[in-house]
Amino acid sequence: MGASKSHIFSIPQNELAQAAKVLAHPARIAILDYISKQENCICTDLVDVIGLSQPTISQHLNEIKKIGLLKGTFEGKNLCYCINKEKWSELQYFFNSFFSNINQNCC
Amino acid sequence: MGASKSHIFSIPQNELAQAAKVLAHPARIAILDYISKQENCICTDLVDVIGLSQPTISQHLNEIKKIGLLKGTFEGKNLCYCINKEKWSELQYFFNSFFSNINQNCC
DNA sequence: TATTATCATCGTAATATTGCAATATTATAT
DNA sequence: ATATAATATTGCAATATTACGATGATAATA
Repeated sequence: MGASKSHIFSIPQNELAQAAKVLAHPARIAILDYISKQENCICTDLVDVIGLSQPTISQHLNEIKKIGLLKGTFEGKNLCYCINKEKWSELQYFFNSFFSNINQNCC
Repeated sequence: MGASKSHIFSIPQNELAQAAKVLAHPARIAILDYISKQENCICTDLVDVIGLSQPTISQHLNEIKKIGLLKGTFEGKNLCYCINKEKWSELQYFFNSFFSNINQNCC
């Protein structure tokens, strides 16, 4: 085994889990913290700021890109990543909905 | 390697990442979805509802328990887990703060 | 006490993640 | 065109996660 049985869960459950997975590493939280406070961003900055190697940062950035949380120019030298605010807001809403959805009579 | 270099990140970054890790599996989302809608809960229900084996459900519950998201009686027959509302609200606030913390001038 | 039901733990296999060195690619400057 | 700087990709080792069968522990009930 080892692989998640994602097919037995609903699409919203899988989507929230997948978004959470991107946030499930402190390096990616730190990257998002940093980028969300900048006007723009280049990867070299991140290597210095975060303290992981360039390939590792690049990998983490890729995970973040995959769910559409970043937009900008993704090719060539001196990249400019920014937060994709639409996706950012969507995730904020998803997480907030998840946490709001609780039976107040429980226990 | 393979292990996260958590020591190079801040405590809040690690805490948010750890919370996100708990949410980073659709089974745990499904479990929390279910429990948060019940007055109380026993594990047998979950095995039927979720569709994973009893040991696997038990493991997932343990991950959720570890960060204090559940309270109740944890020993013996006919357990009664409930959401720990204080921790639940705390996580809701943490995630919301993270997403609110964005430079509106970016890009 | 013996049985049964319920949940936890152990052991293990399969897969995923993390991290980096080495290397490749890309864009720009000279 | 060549050199340089910035980022991506590859390959691999170490570790973590996911899942479940087998087994163990506990508590209620016959």
